[in-house]
Amino acid sequence: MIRVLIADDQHLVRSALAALLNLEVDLEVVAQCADGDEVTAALALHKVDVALVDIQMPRLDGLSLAQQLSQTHPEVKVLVLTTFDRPGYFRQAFEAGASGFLVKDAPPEDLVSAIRKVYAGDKIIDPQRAMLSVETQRNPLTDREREILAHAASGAPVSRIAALVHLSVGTVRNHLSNAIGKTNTANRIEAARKAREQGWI
Amino acid sequence: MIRVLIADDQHLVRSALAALLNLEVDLEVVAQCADGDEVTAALALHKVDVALVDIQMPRLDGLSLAQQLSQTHPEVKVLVLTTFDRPGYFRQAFEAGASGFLVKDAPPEDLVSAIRKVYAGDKIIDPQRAMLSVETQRNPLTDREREILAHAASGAPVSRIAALVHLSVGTVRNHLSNAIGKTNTANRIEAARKAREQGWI
DNA sequence: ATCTGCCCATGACCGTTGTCATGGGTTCAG
DNA sequence: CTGAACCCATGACAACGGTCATGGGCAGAT
Repeated sequence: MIRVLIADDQHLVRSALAALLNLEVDLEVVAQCADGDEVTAALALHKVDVALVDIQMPRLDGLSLAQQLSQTHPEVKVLVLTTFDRPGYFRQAFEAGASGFLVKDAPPEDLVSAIRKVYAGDKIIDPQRAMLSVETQRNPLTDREREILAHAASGAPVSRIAALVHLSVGTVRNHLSNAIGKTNTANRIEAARKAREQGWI
Repeated sequence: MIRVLIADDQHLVRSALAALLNLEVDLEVVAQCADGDEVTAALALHKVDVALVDIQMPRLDGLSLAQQLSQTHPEVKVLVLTTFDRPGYFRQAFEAGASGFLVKDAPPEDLVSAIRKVYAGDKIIDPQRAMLSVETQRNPLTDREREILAHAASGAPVSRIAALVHLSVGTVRNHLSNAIGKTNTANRIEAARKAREQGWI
Protein backbone atom coordinates (compact mmCIF):
# COMPACT_ATOMS: atom_id res chain seq x y z
CA MET A 1 0.00 0.00 0.00
CA ILE A 2 1.49 3.31 -1.10
CA ARG A 3 0.72 6.18 1.25
CA VAL A 4 0.08 9.40 -0.67
CA LEU A 5 -0.07 12.99 0.48
CA ILE A 6 -1.81 15.59 -1.69
CA ALA A 7 -0.97 19.30 -1.58
CA ASP A 8 -3.02 21.66 -3.73
CA ASP A 9 -4.47 24.99 -2.75
CA GLN A 10 -7.79 24.33 -4.45
CA HIS A 11 -10.00 22.34 -2.17
CA LEU A 12 -12.10 20.85 -4.94
CA VAL A 13 -9.12 19.69 -6.96
CA ARG A 14 -7.47 18.30 -3.86
CA SER A 15 -10.49 16.25 -2.87
CA ALA A 16 -11.15 15.15 -6.40
CA LEU A 17 -7.61 13.88 -6.82
CA ALA A 18 -7.96 12.03 -3.56
CA ALA A 19 -11.15 10.39 -4.80
CA LEU A 20 -9.40 9.43 -8.00
CA LEU A 21 -6.40 7.89 -6.26
CA ASN A 22 -8.45 6.07 -3.66
CA LEU A 23 -10.04 4.13 -6.49
CA GLU A 24 -6.71 2.35 -6.91
CA VAL A 25 -6.33 -0.63 -4.61
CA ASP A 26 -2.65 -0.09 -3.91
CA LEU A 27 -2.92 3.63 -3.16
CA GLU A 28 -4.09 5.32 0.00
CA VAL A 29 -4.41 9.06 0.43
CA VAL A 30 -3.36 9.72 4.00
CA ALA A 31 -3.33 13.52 4.01
CA GLN A 32 -4.60 16.53 2.11
CA CYS A 33 -2.99 19.94 2.47
CA ALA A 34 -3.75 23.41 1.17
CA ASP A 35 -0.24 24.82 1.41
CA GLY A 36 3.33 23.93 2.20
CA ASP A 37 3.02 24.63 5.88
CA GLU A 38 0.22 22.13 6.26
CA VAL A 39 2.43 19.57 4.57
CA THR A 40 5.17 19.81 7.16
CA ALA A 41 2.53 19.52 9.85
CA ALA A 42 0.98 16.49 8.17
CA LEU A 43 4.33 14.74 7.82
CA ALA A 44 4.71 14.80 11.56
CA LEU A 45 1.47 12.86 11.94
CA HIS A 46 1.51 10.41 9.06
CA LYS A 47 4.02 8.20 7.37
CA VAL A 48 4.05 9.27 3.72
CA ASP A 49 5.60 7.52 0.74
CA VAL A 50 4.77 9.90 -2.08
CA ALA A 51 3.88 13.58 -1.88
CA LEU A 52 1.90 15.02 -4.76
CA VAL A 53 2.51 18.77 -4.67
CA ASP A 54 1.10 21.49 -6.87
CA ILE A 55 3.56 24.21 -7.86
CA GLN A 56 1.04 27.00 -7.51
CA MET A 57 0.37 27.33 -3.81
CA PRO A 58 0.16 30.31 -1.49
CA ARG A 59 2.79 30.96 1.18
CA LEU A 60 5.15 28.05 0.63
CA ASP A 61 5.01 27.09 -3.04
CA GLY A 62 5.53 23.63 -4.47
CA LEU A 63 9.11 24.08 -5.59
CA SER A 64 10.33 25.49 -2.30
CA LEU A 65 8.43 22.76 -0.54
CA ALA A 66 10.08 20.09 -2.69
CA GLN A 67 13.46 21.53 -1.82
CA GLN A 68 12.67 21.56 1.85
CA LEU A 69 11.31 18.03 1.86
CA SER A 70 14.34 16.64 0.08
CA GLN A 71 16.37 17.74 3.10
CA THR A 72 14.06 17.20 6.03
CA HIS A 73 12.26 14.09 4.74
CA PRO A 74 14.48 12.49 2.09
CA GLU A 75 12.47 9.26 2.32
CA VAL A 76 9.40 11.00 0.91
CA LYS A 77 9.31 10.99 -2.88
CA VAL A 78 8.01 14.23 -4.33
CA LEU A 79 5.92 14.32 -7.48
CA VAL A 80 5.43 17.88 -8.73
CA LEU A 81 2.16 18.82 -10.40
CA THR A 82 1.60 21.97 -12.39
CA THR A 83 -1.20 23.70 -14.25
CA PHE A 84 1.05 25.68 -16.54
CA ASP A 85 3.81 24.00 -18.44
CA ARG A 86 6.45 26.67 -18.25
CA PRO A 87 9.75 25.43 -19.61
CA GLY A 88 11.60 26.43 -16.48
CA TYR A 89 9.46 24.42 -14.12
CA PHE A 90 10.74 21.07 -15.24
CA ARG A 91 14.35 21.85 -14.53
CA GLN A 92 13.53 23.72 -11.36
CA ALA A 93 11.51 20.80 -10.05
CA PHE A 94 14.39 18.35 -10.37
CA GLU A 95 16.88 20.84 -9.05
CA ALA A 96 14.61 21.11 -6.03
CA GLY A 97 14.91 17.40 -5.51
CA ALA A 98 11.62 16.21 -6.98
CA SER A 99 11.43 12.66 -8.32
CA GLY A 100 8.81 13.38 -10.92
CA PHE A 101 7.00 16.09 -12.82
CA LEU A 102 3.52 16.01 -14.26
CA VAL A 103 1.26 18.50 -15.99
CA LYS A 104 -2.36 18.61 -14.85
CA ASP A 105 -3.38 17.99 -18.41
CA ALA A 106 -1.92 14.49 -18.30
CA PRO A 107 -4.31 11.52 -18.39
CA PRO A 108 -5.09 10.02 -14.98
CA GLU A 109 -3.38 6.74 -15.83
CA ASP A 110 -0.12 8.65 -16.12
CA LEU A 111 -0.61 9.99 -12.63
CA VAL A 112 -1.12 6.64 -10.96
CA SER A 113 1.67 4.99 -12.91
CA ALA A 114 3.92 7.92 -12.05
CA ILE A 115 3.15 7.47 -8.39
CA ARG A 116 4.01 3.79 -8.55
CA LYS A 117 7.23 4.42 -10.45
CA VAL A 118 8.34 7.16 -8.14
CA TYR A 119 7.57 4.95 -5.17
CA ALA A 120 9.74 2.25 -6.70
CA GLY A 121 12.60 4.73 -6.84
CA ASP A 122 12.41 5.68 -10.50
CA LYS A 123 12.50 9.21 -11.81
CA ILE A 124 9.75 10.28 -14.13
CA ILE A 125 11.27 11.78 -17.22
CA ASP A 126 9.11 12.59 -20.14
CA PRO A 127 11.75 12.41 -22.94
CA GLN A 128 10.00 15.07 -24.98
CA ARG A 129 10.03 17.51 -22.11
CA ALA A 130 13.61 16.62 -21.24
CA MET A 131 14.65 17.74 -24.71
CA LEU A 132 12.80 20.96 -24.25
CA SER A 133 14.53 21.46 -20.96
CA VAL A 134 18.06 21.26 -22.28
CA GLU A 135 17.15 23.80 -24.91
CA THR A 136 16.05 26.26 -22.27
CA GLN A 137 19.19 27.90 -21.13
CA ARG A 138 19.97 28.81 -17.56
CA ASN A 139 18.84 32.03 -16.02
CA PRO A 140 21.03 34.76 -17.53
CA LEU A 141 19.62 37.46 -15.27
CA THR A 142 21.44 38.79 -12.25
CA ASP A 143 19.75 39.08 -8.86
CA ARG A 144 18.99 42.75 -9.24
CA GLU A 145 17.66 42.33 -12.73
CA ARG A 146 15.29 39.62 -11.57
CA GLU A 147 14.10 41.67 -8.64
CA ILE A 148 13.46 44.75 -10.70
CA LEU A 149 11.90 42.85 -13.55
CA ALA A 150 9.52 41.22 -11.12
CA HIS A 151 8.31 44.64 -10.04
CA ALA A 152 8.06 45.80 -13.62
CA ALA A 153 5.79 42.88 -14.43
CA SER A 154 2.89 44.55 -12.70
CA GLY A 155 3.19 47.64 -14.84
CA ALA A 156 4.70 49.92 -12.23
CA PRO A 157 6.52 52.95 -13.67
CA VAL A 158 10.26 53.20 -13.17
CA SER A 159 9.87 55.83 -10.48
CA ARG A 160 7.80 53.51 -8.30
CA ILE A 161 10.15 50.60 -8.85
CA ALA A 162 13.08 52.80 -7.89
CA ALA A 163 11.32 53.77 -4.67
CA LEU A 164 10.50 50.15 -3.84
CA VAL A 165 14.06 48.99 -4.37
CA HIS A 166 15.72 52.09 -2.93
CA LEU A 167 17.71 52.88 -6.05
CA SER A 168 18.01 55.80 -8.42
CA VAL A 169 15.71 55.80 -11.44
CA GLY A 170 18.70 55.75 -13.74
CA THR A 171 20.01 52.54 -12.21
CA VAL A 172 16.64 50.90 -12.47
CA ARG A 173 16.48 51.80 -16.13
CA ASN A 174 19.91 50.36 -16.70
CA HIS A 175 18.97 47.09 -15.05
CA LEU A 176 15.79 46.95 -17.08
CA SER A 177 17.70 47.73 -20.24
CA ASN A 178 20.07 44.87 -19.48
CA ALA A 179 17.19 42.51 -18.81
CA ILE A 180 15.52 43.54 -22.05
CA GLY A 181 18.74 42.89 -23.88
CA LYS A 182 19.31 39.48 -22.31
CA THR A 183 15.78 38.37 -23.06
CA ASN A 184 16.02 39.99 -26.47
CA THR A 185 12.64 41.60 -26.24
CA ALA A 186 11.41 45.09 -27.03
CA ASN A 187 10.32 46.44 -23.68
CA ARG A 188 10.11 45.66 -19.98
CA ILE A 189 6.71 44.04 -20.26
CA GLU A 190 7.70 41.51 -22.86
CA ALA A 191 10.92 40.92 -20.94
CA ALA A 192 8.96 40.20 -17.78
CA ARG A 193 6.61 37.85 -19.63
CA LYS A 194 9.45 35.94 -21.20
CA ALA A 195 11.38 35.72 -17.97
CA ARG A 196 8.32 34.34 -16.23
CA GLU A 197 7.73 31.78 -18.95
CA GLN A 198 11.30 30.60 -18.65
CA GLY A 199 11.03 30.40 -14.89
CA TRP A 200 13.67 33.06 -14.44
CA ILE A 201 11.67 35.13 -12.04
CA MET B 1 -30.15 9.78 -10.85
CA ILE B 2 -28.71 13.11 -11.93
CA ARG B 3 -26.76 12.91 -15.18
CA VAL B 4 -23.68 15.17 -15.08
CA LEU B 5 -21.40 16.40 -17.84
CA ILE B 6 -17.93 17.69 -16.96
CA ALA B 7 -16.04 20.16 -19.11
CA ASP B 8 -12.52 21.11 -18.06
CA ASP B 9 -9.46 21.41 -20.25
CA GLN B 10 -7.20 19.66 -17.76
CA HIS B 11 -7.51 15.95 -18.14
CA LEU B 12 -6.44 15.15 -14.62
CA VAL B 13 -8.85 17.58 -13.01
CA ARG B 14 -11.64 16.39 -15.26
CA SER B 15 -11.16 12.73 -14.36
CA ALA B 16 -10.65 13.50 -10.71
CA LEU B 17 -13.89 15.45 -10.51
CA ALA B 18 -15.65 12.57 -12.20
CA ALA B 19 -14.25 10.17 -9.63
CA LEU B 20 -15.39 12.46 -6.86
CA LEU B 21 -18.93 12.80 -8.19
CA ASN B 22 -19.31 9.13 -8.97
CA LEU B 23 -18.89 8.45 -5.28
CA GLU B 24 -22.32 9.97 -4.76
CA VAL B 25 -25.11 7.49 -5.24
CA ASP B 26 -27.50 9.92 -6.95
CA LEU B 27 -24.95 11.33 -9.39
CA GLU B 28 -23.69 9.83 -12.61
CA VAL B 29 -21.03 11.37 -14.81
CA VAL B 30 -22.13 10.63 -18.36
CA ALA B 31 -19.58 12.67 -20.30
CA GLN B 32 -16.19 14.35 -19.97
CA CYS B 33 -15.10 17.08 -22.37
CA ALA B 34 -11.92 19.05 -22.87
CA ASP B 35 -13.49 22.07 -24.56
CA GLY B 36 -16.77 23.62 -25.58
CA ASP B 37 -16.91 21.91 -28.93
CA GLU B 38 -16.74 18.49 -27.34
CA VAL B 39 -19.62 19.49 -25.12
CA THR B 40 -21.97 20.16 -28.01
CA ALA B 41 -20.93 16.84 -29.51
CA ALA B 42 -21.53 15.04 -26.23
CA LEU B 43 -24.97 16.57 -25.79
CA ALA B 44 -26.05 14.96 -29.02
CA LEU B 45 -25.17 11.55 -27.63
CA HIS B 46 -26.21 11.73 -23.99
CA LYS B 47 -29.08 13.12 -22.02
CA VAL B 48 -27.56 15.56 -19.54
CA ASP B 49 -29.15 17.21 -16.52
CA VAL B 50 -26.32 19.33 -15.21
CA ALA B 51 -23.24 20.57 -17.06
CA LEU B 52 -20.23 21.45 -14.95
CA VAL B 53 -18.12 23.81 -17.06
CA ASP B 54 -14.79 25.42 -16.29
CA ILE B 55 -14.43 29.02 -17.40
CA GLN B 56 -10.86 28.61 -18.57
CA MET B 57 -11.01 26.45 -21.65
CA PRO B 58 -9.37 26.70 -25.06
CA ARG B 59 -11.37 27.47 -28.19
CA LEU B 60 -14.88 27.84 -26.80
CA ASP B 61 -14.61 29.11 -23.22
CA GLY B 62 -16.98 28.34 -20.37
CA LEU B 63 -18.93 31.58 -20.47
CA SER B 64 -19.58 31.49 -24.20
CA LEU B 65 -20.50 27.86 -23.84
CA ALA B 66 -22.98 28.66 -21.08
CA GLN B 67 -24.57 31.28 -23.29
CA GLN B 68 -24.81 28.90 -26.18
CA LEU B 69 -26.26 26.09 -24.08
CA SER B 70 -28.93 28.32 -22.58
CA GLN B 71 -30.28 28.74 -26.09
CA THR B 72 -29.69 25.40 -27.74
CA HIS B 73 -30.26 23.19 -24.68
CA PRO B 74 -32.29 25.17 -22.16
CA GLU B 75 -33.13 21.99 -20.27
CA VAL B 76 -29.48 21.55 -19.29
CA LYS B 77 -28.57 23.41 -16.12
CA VAL B 78 -25.13 24.98 -16.27
CA LEU B 79 -22.90 25.21 -13.23
CA VAL B 80 -19.86 27.38 -13.88
CA LEU B 81 -16.55 26.51 -12.24
CA THR B 82 -13.57 28.80 -12.07
CA THR B 83 -10.03 28.73 -10.78
CA PHE B 84 -9.71 32.47 -10.38
CA ASP B 85 -12.34 34.44 -8.58
CA ARG B 86 -12.39 37.56 -10.70
CA PRO B 87 -15.22 39.87 -9.67
CA GLY B 88 -16.56 40.04 -13.19
CA TYR B 89 -16.99 36.31 -13.63
CA PHE B 90 -19.90 35.97 -11.26
CA ARG B 91 -22.07 38.48 -13.07
CA GLN B 92 -20.95 37.32 -16.48
CA ALA B 93 -21.81 33.74 -15.63
CA PHE B 94 -25.41 34.55 -14.76
CA GLU B 95 -25.76 36.90 -17.69
CA ALA B 96 -24.67 33.99 -19.84
CA GLY B 97 -27.54 31.94 -18.44
CA ALA B 98 -25.71 29.82 -15.89
CA SER B 99 -27.67 28.50 -12.93
CA GLY B 100 -24.78 28.41 -10.53
CA PHE B 101 -21.26 29.58 -9.92
CA LEU B 102 -18.53 27.90 -7.91
CA VAL B 103 -14.88 28.56 -7.22
CA LYS B 104 -12.53 25.60 -7.42
CA ASP B 105 -11.42 26.37 -3.91
CA ALA B 106 -14.86 25.43 -2.54
CA PRO B 107 -15.18 22.29 -0.43
CA PRO B 108 -16.42 19.25 -2.32
CA GLU B 109 -19.66 19.10 -0.33
CA ASP B 110 -20.56 22.47 -1.80
CA LEU B 111 -20.12 21.08 -5.27
CA VAL B 112 -22.41 18.10 -4.83
CA SER B 113 -25.03 20.11 -3.00
CA ALA B 114 -24.83 22.76 -5.71
CA ILE B 115 -25.41 20.14 -8.37
CA ARG B 116 -28.47 18.85 -6.54
CA LYS B 117 -29.88 22.33 -6.01
CA VAL B 118 -29.31 23.36 -9.57
CA TYR B 119 -30.93 20.15 -10.74
CA ALA B 120 -33.93 21.00 -8.57
CA GLY B 121 -34.23 24.29 -10.35
CA ASP B 122 -32.61 26.55 -7.77
CA LYS B 123 -29.98 29.13 -8.51
CA ILE B 124 -26.83 29.02 -6.50
CA ILE B 125 -26.13 32.40 -5.05
CA ASP B 126 -23.44 32.81 -2.53
CA PRO B 127 -24.74 35.92 -0.69
CA GLN B 128 -21.25 37.16 0.06
CA ARG B 129 -20.26 37.03 -3.56
CA ALA B 130 -23.54 38.57 -4.65
CA MET B 131 -22.70 41.62 -2.54
CA LEU B 132 -19.32 41.81 -4.18
CA SER B 133 -20.95 41.62 -7.54
CA VAL B 134 -23.24 44.59 -7.12
CA GLU B 135 -20.26 46.61 -5.98
CA THR B 136 -18.40 45.84 -9.16
CA GLN B 137 -19.65 48.31 -11.64
CA ARG B 138 -20.50 47.48 -15.21
CA ASN B 139 -17.94 47.57 -17.93
CA PRO B 140 -17.29 51.25 -18.65
CA LEU B 141 -15.08 50.49 -21.63
CA THR B 142 -16.24 50.83 -25.20
CA ASP B 143 -15.72 48.06 -27.75
CA ARG B 144 -12.68 49.68 -29.27
CA GLU B 145 -11.12 50.39 -25.92
CA ARG B 146 -11.52 46.79 -24.89
CA GLU B 147 -10.09 45.52 -28.14
CA ILE B 148 -7.08 47.78 -28.02
CA LEU B 149 -6.49 47.24 -24.34
CA ALA B 150 -6.49 43.51 -24.92
CA HIS B 151 -3.66 43.89 -27.40
CA ALA B 152 -1.81 46.23 -25.08
CA ALA B 153 -1.91 43.61 -22.35
CA SER B 154 0.81 41.60 -24.03
CA GLY B 155 3.20 44.53 -24.06
CA ALA B 156 2.92 45.39 -27.74
CA PRO B 157 3.98 48.96 -28.60
CA VAL B 158 1.36 51.34 -29.94
CA SER B 159 2.67 51.03 -33.47
CA ARG B 160 2.06 47.29 -33.52
CA ILE B 161 -1.38 47.63 -31.99
CA ALA B 162 -2.26 50.23 -34.59
CA ALA B 163 -1.20 47.89 -37.35
CA LEU B 164 -3.18 45.01 -35.87
CA VAL B 165 -6.34 47.05 -35.56
CA HIS B 166 -5.85 49.02 -38.79
CA LEU B 167 -5.95 52.41 -37.12
CA SER B 168 -3.65 55.38 -36.85
CA VAL B 169 -1.25 55.45 -33.94
CA GLY B 170 -2.83 58.63 -32.66
CA THR B 171 -6.24 57.03 -32.42
CA VAL B 172 -4.86 54.06 -30.60
CA ARG B 173 -3.22 56.33 -28.10
CA ASN B 174 -6.46 58.17 -27.57
CA HIS B 175 -8.35 54.96 -26.92
CA LEU B 176 -5.65 53.83 -24.54
CA SER B 177 -5.70 57.18 -22.79
CA ASN B 178 -9.47 56.88 -22.36
CA ALA B 179 -9.13 53.36 -21.01
CA ILE B 180 -6.45 54.46 -18.59
CA GLY B 181 -8.68 57.26 -17.43
CA LYS B 182 -11.73 55.06 -16.96
CA THR B 183 -9.78 52.50 -14.99
CA ASN B 184 -8.00 55.29 -13.18
CA THR B 185 -4.62 53.72 -13.53
CA ALA B 186 -1.26 55.15 -14.53
CA ASN B 187 -0.45 53.35 -17.77
CA ARG B 188 -1.78 50.86 -20.29
CA ILE B 189 -0.36 47.88 -18.47
CA GLU B 190 -2.05 48.58 -15.18
CA ALA B 191 -5.20 49.43 -17.09
CA ALA B 192 -5.11 46.08 -18.84
CA ARG B 193 -4.52 44.24 -15.58
CA LYS B 194 -7.38 45.99 -13.86
CA ALA B 195 -9.72 45.49 -16.77
CA ARG B 196 -8.91 41.81 -16.79
CA GLU B 197 -9.49 41.49 -13.07
CA GLN B 198 -12.87 43.12 -13.43
CA GLY B 199 -13.76 40.87 -16.29
CA TRP B 200 -13.99 43.81 -18.67
CA ILE B 201 -11.82 42.26 -21.31
C1' DA C 1 47.74 41.77 -8.59
C1' DT C 2 44.92 42.00 -12.27
C1' DC C 3 40.85 40.61 -14.56
C1' DT C 4 36.08 39.81 -14.80
C1' DG C 5 31.52 40.44 -13.49
C1' DC C 6 28.19 42.54 -10.84
C1' DC C 7 26.57 46.57 -8.47
C1' DC C 8 25.35 51.66 -8.42
C1' DA C 9 25.18 56.16 -10.48
C1' DT C 10 24.97 60.26 -13.93
C1' DG C 11 23.99 62.77 -18.05
C1' DA C 12 22.63 62.92 -22.68
C1' DC C 13 19.98 61.42 -26.80
C1' DC C 14 15.86 60.06 -28.94
C1' DG C 15 11.88 57.40 -29.53
C1' DT C 16 7.55 56.17 -27.22
C1' DT C 17 3.64 57.19 -24.51
C1' DG C 18 -0.03 59.87 -22.12
C1' DT C 19 -2.75 64.06 -22.37
C1' DC C 20 -5.32 67.64 -24.40
C1' DA C 21 -7.76 70.54 -27.71
C1' DT C 22 -10.09 70.19 -31.76
C1' DG C 23 -12.57 68.51 -35.58
C1' DG C 24 -15.37 65.45 -38.51
C1' DG C 25 -17.95 61.16 -39.08
C1' DT C 26 -21.83 57.73 -37.55
C1' DT C 27 -25.94 56.00 -35.13
C1' DC C 28 -29.60 56.00 -31.92
C1' DA C 29 -33.07 58.09 -28.56
C1' DG C 30 -36.00 61.68 -27.28
C1' DC D 1 -33.87 67.83 -35.35
C1' DT D 2 -30.85 67.80 -31.73
C1' DG D 3 -28.06 65.93 -28.36
C1' DA D 4 -25.38 62.19 -26.71
C1' DA D 5 -22.21 58.71 -27.29
C1' DC D 6 -19.60 56.42 -29.98
C1' DC D 7 -15.91 56.24 -33.71
C1' DC D 8 -11.57 58.08 -36.20
C1' DA D 9 -8.02 61.42 -36.92
C1' DT D 10 -4.32 65.29 -36.28
C1' DG D 11 -0.96 68.06 -34.12
C1' DA D 12 1.54 69.60 -30.13
C1' DC D 13 3.61 69.21 -25.45
C1' DA D 14 5.38 67.02 -21.54
C1' DA D 15 6.66 62.99 -19.31
C1' DC D 16 8.47 58.47 -19.52
C1' DG D 17 11.33 54.77 -21.27
C1' DG D 18 15.35 52.43 -23.63
C1' DT D 19 20.16 52.99 -25.00
C1' DC D 20 24.86 54.30 -24.60
C1' DA D 21 29.21 56.08 -22.78
C1' DT D 22 31.47 56.60 -18.69
C1' DG D 23 33.06 56.00 -14.07
C1' DG D 24 33.49 54.35 -9.44
C1' DG D 25 33.23 50.45 -5.82
C1' DC D 26 33.34 45.63 -4.47
C1' DA D 27 33.66 40.75 -4.84
C1' DG D 28 35.79 36.24 -6.43
C1' DA D 29 38.92 33.90 -9.84
C1' DT D 30 43.51 33.18 -12.30
